Amino acid sequence: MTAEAKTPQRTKHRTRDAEATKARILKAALNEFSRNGLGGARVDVIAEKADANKRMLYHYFGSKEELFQTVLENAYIDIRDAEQKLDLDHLPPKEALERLVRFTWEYYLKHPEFITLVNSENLHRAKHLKKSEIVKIYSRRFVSMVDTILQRGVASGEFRPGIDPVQLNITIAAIGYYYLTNRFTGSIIFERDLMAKEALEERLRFNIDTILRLVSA
Amino acid sequence: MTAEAKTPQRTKHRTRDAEATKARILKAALNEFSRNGLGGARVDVIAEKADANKRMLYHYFGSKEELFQTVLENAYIDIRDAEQKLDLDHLPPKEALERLVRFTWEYYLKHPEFITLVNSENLHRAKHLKKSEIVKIYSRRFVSMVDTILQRGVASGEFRPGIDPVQLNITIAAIGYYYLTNRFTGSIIFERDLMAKEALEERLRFNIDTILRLVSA
Amino acid sequence: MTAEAKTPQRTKHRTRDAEATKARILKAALNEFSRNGLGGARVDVIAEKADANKRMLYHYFGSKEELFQTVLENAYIDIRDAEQKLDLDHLPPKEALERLVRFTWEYYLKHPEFITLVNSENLHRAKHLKKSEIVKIYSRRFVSMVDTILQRGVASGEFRPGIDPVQLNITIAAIGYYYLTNRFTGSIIFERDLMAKEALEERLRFNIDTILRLVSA
Amino acid sequence: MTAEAKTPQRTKHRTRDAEATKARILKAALNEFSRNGLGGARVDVIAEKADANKRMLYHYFGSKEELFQTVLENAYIDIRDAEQKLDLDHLPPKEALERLVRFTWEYYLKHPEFITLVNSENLHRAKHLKKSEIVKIYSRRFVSMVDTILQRGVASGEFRPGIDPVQLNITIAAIGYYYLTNRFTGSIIFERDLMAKEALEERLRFNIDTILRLVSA
DNA sequence: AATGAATGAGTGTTCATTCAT
DNA sequence: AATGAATGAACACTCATTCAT
Repeated sequence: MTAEAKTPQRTKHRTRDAEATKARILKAALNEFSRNGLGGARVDVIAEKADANKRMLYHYFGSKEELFQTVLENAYIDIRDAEQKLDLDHLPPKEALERLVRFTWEYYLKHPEFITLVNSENLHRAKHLKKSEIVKIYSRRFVSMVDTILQRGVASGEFRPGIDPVQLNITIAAIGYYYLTNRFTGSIIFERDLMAKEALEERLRFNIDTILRLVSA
Repeated sequence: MTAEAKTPQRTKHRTRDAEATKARILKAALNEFSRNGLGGARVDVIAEKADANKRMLYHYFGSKEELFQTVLENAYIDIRDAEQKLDLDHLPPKEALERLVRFTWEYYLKHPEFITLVNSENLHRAKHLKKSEIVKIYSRRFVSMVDTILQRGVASGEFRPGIDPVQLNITIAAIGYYYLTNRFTGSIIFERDLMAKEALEERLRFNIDTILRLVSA
Repeated sequence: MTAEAKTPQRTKHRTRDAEATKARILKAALNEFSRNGLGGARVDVIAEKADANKRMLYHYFGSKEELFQTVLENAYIDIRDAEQKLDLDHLPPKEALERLVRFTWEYYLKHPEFITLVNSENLHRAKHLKKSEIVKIYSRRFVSMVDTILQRGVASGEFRPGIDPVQLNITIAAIGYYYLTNRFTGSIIFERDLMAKEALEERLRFNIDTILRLVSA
Repeated sequence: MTAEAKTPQRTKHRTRDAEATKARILKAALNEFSRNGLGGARVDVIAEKADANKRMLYHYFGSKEELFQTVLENAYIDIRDAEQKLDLDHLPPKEALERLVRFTWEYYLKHPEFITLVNSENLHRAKHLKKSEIVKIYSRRFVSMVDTILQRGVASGEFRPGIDPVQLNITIAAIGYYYLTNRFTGSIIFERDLMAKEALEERLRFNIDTILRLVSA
């Protein structure tokens, strides 16, 4: 971050603005993509929200799709980073698992953009994620993290053996993700406000219970 | 303007074509909407796939959105109808529940359109489903079906009491739906082909196990 | 009107229905054309308003434009017929002229369709009227009617000589027609409700005065 | 976003093209709208005539209707501006009035678009003019101009008192406007070429005569 | 005589992207 | 680095008219 030592003052200013512009564009794009999906998002709207010129968007990101890919990558990196910070290895297995379920639920709740982004990407058969090497690396770390918890639980006798960490991972995500991504149709089908404060708390309890029953010896 | 005037069995000739055209349009629309979502679907493509004139589409369905609503409604009616036909009330509770989990999974597998349709509808905050009275009626029947199974299970001592049938319903759907809707990103993240025959069978076993552990006394 | 003497009973029925259908179509077309002009009128709307099948419209009138021509012809015949019925030849010249001004004004007021139809026809450079022989015949009678009044007025010493009956005709029409056809923009420009009862009465008085001052010796 | 930012005389380069494009679109739109009315006008044709991209039309004017409104507003401003430039206050009342009648006639002759535009707007019940504040301001100035002439004429004893300037205004417009807007049907009805040079001159003389007789003491 | 299903050419409008400065 | 004008292909939707019965 000692840019001034390397570059003349004029350049420094330009660089700082450039980074800020990129950041504003990314933020606006995340918002627009998550609201309307890749297809429904409008480049003009992103540029306007970012208070940037449309041309800049193309200058920095190449195209709408490449911008989407960057936004998607960042979203995956964000959640994986947050998961790593949970520091589950220092907790007893049961607590670690409960904490992960809770974290997953709360992350989805705080970041509904993540869910819409992933849905959009699956509508497009993951063509953008396929190109992202970094996401794969982060993902491996995540799976091994859950695997470690499982192994510790089996060793302590709390968890039953033979549980596939991938299946468990998927199920932990599923029971939160599905509830939230389908909150609109769900609220109609089940004739209750799935997003009411108490409903959310009840769901979290139900999910923790589901996972613990699933793994317990 | 009555329904019988539109589909009388006698006056085959005049109406047969109309009904056939409507059916072709609906089929093509289901295909196109599920492939590309509401926003990404193209009216021209639907008409072409249906081997019908675009004008007919508007004649019968009013607009792209109304067509989507009809398609969506039909999709919900189809799954609810199929569920009713399972005749779970004559099975022992455990078997009934297992059968429901299996059915849900297999229905999603056979009807990936249903999943994409629901995702699309949630992206639009369920604005179309809100207008559909019939779907609400069908949904109530479905929830009470699961509730009956739970009650029978509690009575027989196999299931523990106090399980919310809505939460259970959501979880049964979630663990299948999430796996399949995110099969593209999932296959990358977890570096395995989630759609391989064996993977699918394994997931079904895992899901049945999850649900039975969740409800068992 | 002794159709039954000429045609067998079965035919009579058909004829009566046919005439009724034609009449309903013409009425509906007059309404729709005068509301929206030739270009803005919708064939579907005409058929619906007439409670007739669209095909009938084409069967009887050939095309939208030919239908418009018929409607227009009828409109001209109607006003010319009404003018002839005024029987102005038996009134003193001044009274005859006043009565004509009054009649013209009131006819336009009662038949706003006539005005819109004529405007529409002029937008199309009178291409439909050109084809109508009958309108020309009726028009001649009308001009000579006004000419007779003028001549009688000159003979009696009330009117000054040398007034062109065509110019007078045009002016009589103009001062009523313009006021009414431009009633919407006029009400804005002059910031008063030109269609209020009193405004209409005032305008009629003003117009009669204008014409009498114009011709008086 | 300020007006001076859009048309600065210095920064010619960037804005000149934009302003020129806007001007070309407006000119083409005036032409197309006056030829075919609002409904009959084609956006494609306007863009083509303007040698501009259709997208620009929407960029600058929002929609076909908003473009129409701008064209209409400009037309009203143009005629009101021209009227103000007549400088009638420095002429004797009679001459001022004659000059106004002559001007009105000649303006309509030179600007047949104005007439068609106004007709189109009245077909749409003045919905666009209603929104235009500027036109109302200009109109007030116009009415008071005629009022001043009348008052001066009454004061000099040339004109009779009690003439409503609005009625006079309407009549001055009417006797020219009607003749010209209905020149196509009129030429058929009266079986004479209303647009022949001599016919036009005769009509102007007739109109001046009509107005002077109307106001003279 | 009457019907309603069907059509192709168009209608206003919007889009992601590029050009000139 | 940044801008705003410009584009062409596509978009949902509509029209007057004809076909099959």
